[in-house]
Amino acid sequence: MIDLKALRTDPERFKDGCRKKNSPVDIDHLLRLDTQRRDLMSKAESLRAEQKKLAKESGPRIGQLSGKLKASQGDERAAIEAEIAQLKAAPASLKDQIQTLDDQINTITPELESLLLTIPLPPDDDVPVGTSSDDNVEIRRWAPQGWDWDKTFEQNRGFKPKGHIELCDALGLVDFPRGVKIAGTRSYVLTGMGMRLHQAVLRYAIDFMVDRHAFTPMSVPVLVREEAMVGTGFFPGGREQAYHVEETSRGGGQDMFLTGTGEVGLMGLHQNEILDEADLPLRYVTVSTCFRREAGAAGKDTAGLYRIHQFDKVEQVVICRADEQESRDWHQKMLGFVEDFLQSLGLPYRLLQCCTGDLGAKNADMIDVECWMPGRGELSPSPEGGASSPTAPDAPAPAGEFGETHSASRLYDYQCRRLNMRTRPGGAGGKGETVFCHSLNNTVAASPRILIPILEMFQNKDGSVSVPEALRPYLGGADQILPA
RNA sequence: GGAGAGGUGGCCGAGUGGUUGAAGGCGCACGCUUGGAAAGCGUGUGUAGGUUUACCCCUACCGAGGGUUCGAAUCCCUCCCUCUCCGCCA
Repeated sequence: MIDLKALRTDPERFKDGCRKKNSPVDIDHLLRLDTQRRDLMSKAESLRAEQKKLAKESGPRIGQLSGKLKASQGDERAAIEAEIAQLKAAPASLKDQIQTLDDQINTITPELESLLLTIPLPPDDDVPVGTSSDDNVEIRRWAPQGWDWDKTFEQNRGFKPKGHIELCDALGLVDFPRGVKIAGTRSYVLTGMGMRLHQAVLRYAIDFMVDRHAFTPMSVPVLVREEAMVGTGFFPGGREQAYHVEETSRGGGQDMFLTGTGEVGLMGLHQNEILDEADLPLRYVTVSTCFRREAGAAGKDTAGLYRIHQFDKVEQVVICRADEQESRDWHQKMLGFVEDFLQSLGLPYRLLQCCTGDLGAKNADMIDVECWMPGRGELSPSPEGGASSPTAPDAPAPAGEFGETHSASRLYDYQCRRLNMRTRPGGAGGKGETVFCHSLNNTVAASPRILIPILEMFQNKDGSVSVPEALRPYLGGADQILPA
């Protein structure tokens, strides 16, 4: 959520942000509502002040008169009753006026608040302006020794790559048909070494963050209240993307939602808390199952492990002081952790600076990491083959393509404001105004998607797959995956 | 699923109709004290909105929403949440 005061002071900044993010939110309407509301409120407030004053003045007098009333009769009694009635009448008339104003305020407020939740955080000035992921800009790329970006996989390695689906099939790592039988489209069953590899990557990722970078490991809920979804900024915008567990319709108190990322649980931890500045930055890492409806992605990446409804993800989150430079520093650090991680696995990748149109409402800046996936992309004829024939050696091979595996977001106070997560200068009991913290998040490893580049990059000519060295300790020392 | 208890400030905890925005304590800040520290003493210390150069002032907020009343933390209604016991259960 953005700061309404800041919006009032500098609406152009936010309008510009909306333009850059292609967000159609009507800021002028919001400002009109805000002006109206404040106007009504100040009227209601001064009436209320008047009412309070009258009540204080006439209250004791009413009490006095009521006492007298009992002991009186005749004309005296009538006079007292009249005075009481008069004393009561003045505040009572104010009450009606206040009620009318309150009704108007109560009509405007919910509209204003829900509108406010949809205003995007303006992107930082150094984020390139663009309309879609096509306008994202590559920052840098890395590949292990022996990998030449100018050559195809086949030229680099001397044989045509198989796609991960074929590898999974041949090595008995994933059972797609049975996954679909159980849970429908975009479902899968990890089997045998497939499951072990999946667990190995996740565990390695957690250990990497905890042991090398002093992150605190957490296990957090993945079934959460709506409040947590709104607070972390996934709702209302991403409502269609989340699975909704209807509990109210069967007698429960609240509906629940399955989270699409561990970020929700991690960021929800300190909702409505005032954190001690000395404890910052908080560094949390979790592994959690993530659920995504993939609404709107029908027909896209339908096969394989790339786009699926359920997966597991190791996520890192940092909550730091409200300082832009500190946020920026952490953003770079969190990217650095991921680069080290991928390099330790030997996976070629590139960093993409996302353009304004690709940031989403929450982010001031977002940098994606994409791993090279040799099995993705258009089929292209073998370079040597010339006119290709359907026979195996000349059959077209996939050209390879980058696939998104990580996304590092810098949100400043957008999320913490929604979550009401603050610090107070001088500690929890100290003095001074509270300020909203800053938050950042980044993937460490999302599996099974990360298995795609691992399997495809580490495949051998004989159809086996080598295990990256970093993962071997988690697989009982195994260095190869052979056909089952 | 059955029964009960409870939701008050950064935290604990009083408070059942009228200067109660809220006693008391803890914490924190400042001052005194001290060679220094602790203890002790004193003073201050909620959040949000509005107004203001600033000081001040006004309003709202005691889980949420509604109601009664001249006046509600306090009475009434609805809802939400948390806890305890029993039952069931990985």
